Amino acid sequence: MSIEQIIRVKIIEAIEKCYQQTVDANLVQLQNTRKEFEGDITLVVFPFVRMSKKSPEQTAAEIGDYLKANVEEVSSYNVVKGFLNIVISSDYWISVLNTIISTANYGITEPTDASKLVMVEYSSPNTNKPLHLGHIRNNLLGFSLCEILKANGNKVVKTNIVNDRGIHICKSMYAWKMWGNGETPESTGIKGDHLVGNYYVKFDQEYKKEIAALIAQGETKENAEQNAPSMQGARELLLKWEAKDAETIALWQMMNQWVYAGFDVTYKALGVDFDKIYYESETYLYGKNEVLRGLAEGVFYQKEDSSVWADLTAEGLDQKILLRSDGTSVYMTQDIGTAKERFQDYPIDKMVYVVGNEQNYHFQVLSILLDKLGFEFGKGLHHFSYGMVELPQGKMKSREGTVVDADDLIEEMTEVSRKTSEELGKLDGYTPEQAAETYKMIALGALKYFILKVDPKKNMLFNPEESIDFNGNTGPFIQYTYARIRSILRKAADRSIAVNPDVKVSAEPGAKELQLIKVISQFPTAVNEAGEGYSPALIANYIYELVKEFNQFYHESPILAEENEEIRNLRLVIAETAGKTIKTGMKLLGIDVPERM
RNA sequence: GUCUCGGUAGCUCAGCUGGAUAGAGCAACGGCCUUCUAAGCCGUAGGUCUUGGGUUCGAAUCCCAACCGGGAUACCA
Repeated sequence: MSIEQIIRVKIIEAIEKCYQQTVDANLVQLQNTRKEFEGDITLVVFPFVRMSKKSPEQTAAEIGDYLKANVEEVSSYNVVKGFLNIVISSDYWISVLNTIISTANYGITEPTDASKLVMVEYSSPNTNKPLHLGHIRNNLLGFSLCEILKANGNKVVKTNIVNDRGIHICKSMYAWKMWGNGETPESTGIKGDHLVGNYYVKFDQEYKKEIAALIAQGETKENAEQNAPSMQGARELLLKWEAKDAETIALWQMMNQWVYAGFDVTYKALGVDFDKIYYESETYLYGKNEVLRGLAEGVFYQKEDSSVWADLTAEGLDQKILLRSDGTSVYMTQDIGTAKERFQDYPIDKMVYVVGNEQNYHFQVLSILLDKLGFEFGKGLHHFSYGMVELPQGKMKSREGTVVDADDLIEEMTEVSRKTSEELGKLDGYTPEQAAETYKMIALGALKYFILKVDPKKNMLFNPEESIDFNGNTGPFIQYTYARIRSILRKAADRSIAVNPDVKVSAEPGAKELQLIKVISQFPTAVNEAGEGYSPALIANYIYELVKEFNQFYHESPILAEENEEIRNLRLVIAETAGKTIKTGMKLLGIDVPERM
């Protein structure tokens, strides 16, 4: 039981004893005491003055007296207006510190066989172009969310649905056949996903030229778009693909393999991975059966043109198409099939989709449709919806060339990281390989933290020129603090100053030490809240608060030069605990921390 | 039109189950490297929390309305 829980229970008890009133636990508003006042936990007493029929100050004093007399951990209290500031004894904080330092995996709950199984879908790329900044936000949020869910004691299956079929990939295939001259990633040295992406762009360019030419010949815009040779070629490939034409399938497989190889490199650089990958080419037909079953059971209805629809007006929504008039599947149909497939493959307790907020409506409808089809899991789907990444000039548009490519971005940031590190000359003792690894760690730390620290549901602005900084509230700042803590501990070891976790800390901590211990002790709460709120940003904000606190401490309080052995030991233990917390927290964000930088 | 999400310092963002004087970073200005790493620390300046009502001891936070912006909205994914 945390100290806050103990206090809460005792306050309820106090009010029962003093005023003979029963209070609901959520009326007890506890908060961390503001720094300018003395105390650790503050109770807002206004809700209780009605019960005491006394002034706020008097009520606070009475509750305070009761707590001091009946709660071992409460050493004193003070009252400011209607706020009861409760002082927790330093013995208690020391015991917390001793517990943390001697617990192997504090705050982290390891999953067991009885744990809930959460499946998280994230990434979900198309195979016609490389990953860009929008995918980066998705991947980072998805991966971090999985880590947080695991830390909260869930079993997690990370999954990715690859949109590997459809007209988009046929466009790239057509362009490669027409203008590719047999180019491969090997022959050109171009990363596979970029090569395929180049042909997608090539297609668009040629297509536009053809349309312009046709319009110049007097065709209408609509006709031109329909009849342009390249579009016809792409459609023909799609038909051949669906007819399982051997040559087309072979080309499709070859080009998709290029893309997968390219994606793997990017995923690896980002440090994300998956336990199970679904391919739309393998699942896209399943949903159709479900829709037809729903039609047969009268859940859905059919129009004269033989398209199939769901009527969602009872739910306050519109009509939703599920099968086109030609009988082919739409996006929704596929997602129904994929969901069913997944729940057959795994004993899923909770399904989470990490998908952008432009699809909020889609997932609202998906949930209802699955429920209508009789799947119990339908209502429990969770759409982890996140906002878009915008550039200073507005939305990213691939056709206008305003996308920020994931690989380019990582490379540029690594370069900036290298330059900065070299100027500062802090890795001089490292081998080139060790140094390169650290540059990359710092670059990725900057990128990941920058994206993860903002509230997922909000749109965010990304300015490639200015946004990514290495100073201030950034990943590198946190990494830097960690590296310094490690440095302190190394030097302590060199000087044979023992940091023995088994030796219990006994010194009387000062205000600064207490402040740090308090922040550190709140780590499990932060992990828990981040899991409930599905928000890596909560973790990021917590770590930043801790790191900032530690830096101030570090500047004011000598550790190695401290004469008093007990205080030195206390501070070393605090440093070690802070480092441990930072590293564990950063792991939840998927960010590595270097031993030195 | 309807639904939905947002609007907090010049910029990027915290804070939102109602609580004390609204916080950080960047940018600007001024200090601090013979001490454990200056990717740091300290200080100055910067706010009608879009606007107007309401709820109450108390509102950036909850409710209503307006304005501005993003997104979705029957055969793209």
